[in-house]
Amino acid sequence: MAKDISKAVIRRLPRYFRYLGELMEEGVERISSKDLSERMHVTASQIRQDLNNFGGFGQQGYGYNVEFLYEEIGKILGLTRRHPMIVIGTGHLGQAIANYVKFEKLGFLIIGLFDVDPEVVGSKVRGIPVLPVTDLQTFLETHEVEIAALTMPKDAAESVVSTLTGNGIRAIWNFAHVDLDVDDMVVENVHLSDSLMELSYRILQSE
Amino acid sequence: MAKDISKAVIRRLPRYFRYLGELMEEGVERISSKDLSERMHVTASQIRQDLNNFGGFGQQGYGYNVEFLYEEIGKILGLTRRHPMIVIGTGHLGQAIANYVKFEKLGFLIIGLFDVDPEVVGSKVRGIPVLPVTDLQTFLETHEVEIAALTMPKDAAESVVSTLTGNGIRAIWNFAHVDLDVDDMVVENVHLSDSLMELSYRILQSE
DNA sequence: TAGATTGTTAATCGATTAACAATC
DNA sequence: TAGATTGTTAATCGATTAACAATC
Repeated sequence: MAKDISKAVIRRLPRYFRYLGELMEEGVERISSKDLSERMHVTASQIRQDLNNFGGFGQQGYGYNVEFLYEEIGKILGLTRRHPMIVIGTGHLGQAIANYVKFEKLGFLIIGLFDVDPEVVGSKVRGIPVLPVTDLQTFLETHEVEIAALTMPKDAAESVVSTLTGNGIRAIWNFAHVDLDVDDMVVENVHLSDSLMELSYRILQSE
Repeated sequence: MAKDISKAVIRRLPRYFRYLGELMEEGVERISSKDLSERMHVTASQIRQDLNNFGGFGQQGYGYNVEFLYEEIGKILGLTRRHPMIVIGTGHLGQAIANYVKFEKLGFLIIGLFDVDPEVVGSKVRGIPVLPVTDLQTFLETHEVEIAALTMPKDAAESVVSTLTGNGIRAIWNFAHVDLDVDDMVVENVHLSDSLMELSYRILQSE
């Protein structure tokens, strides 16, 4: 499969998904690309262009059925299946992720938590016991894990990556302050400080 | 001021800053756009093009002085000055931000923490007492705050925005699951779930 | 049917890459 | 000086917007 859809389009899909979800909550049944474009502050043309990468979801003269489009985008994003996930590093950020109910609704299920600190090992977050990272290898051999979220300092992150490779993990959601790049693995680097620096730049510009 | 630098360029600046910081730690004194491009997995051309938006920081036949370039990019990003910041919502994510020492090094100083929950009000995070959101207005009148980080549910976020406007706040770093859009304010929306959905899409593609 | 709105092609705009003269 | 590498212009590539025929 996989015609090459541009990265820009993919980055917009979750946003469409979110707005459609809101429309559903509001009980809106159908929407035209024009009305949606006004809500989202993008052009109607872009919306139609984006969606048509994946198929003709609309109907001339009618627009798009909100629920149908929501479901379709969900499918495209892979939200119809389970995504077993572990979190390595149970500091505040790790716990924030583990506690995020919204992720669970989207199919991302936390099935394991790991930490190096013997102080926190043994405690529980949302009923899930925190295991020592030394148990990681065994855990991966006995559980199917798709995504590993890394929420620890960069040096620790780099060393844990080798344990993750070759153990069935498909993707790394990396919050450590390095750009991880691992063969045969999908890596999404989230750099909160980058986002803060961009904010800072924009403040300077706005003066 | 402000010639229009494209958003794509700005998004790359923090990354350059990070790599230059690493080079400094490694004791590297100078680097050519070619060598840097290999480290960063971008083209040398792009690096030179990006930097020349802001000035000629390099030298023909020599390359770029790492420390000089690091400082210059820091200046461009506004990291040479203090950015007093408050965090509204002291759940795990709020605490993660409040505890992030790296932000402090970049000039982002947490000077206030707020929460609605009477249970946590009065407790301290890194020595900073958590105040009730009802004190927010008064706090803003008596303290100079540049950035407000919002780490609470979206409904609460939308209602707190009105308190923020007109009280000197320059920017909102928004983690709530809405795209906030406030007049005369710089807003950076960080949607962790969007990032996770993109990851999910890419897993599907990689099959 | 007439009106609305899509899907899609064509035109424009912007960003990335290539190339090379300038120069340290 | 010769070699290296920048700054910058020109060429290419990709993404966004405009336009409109197709069609519900």
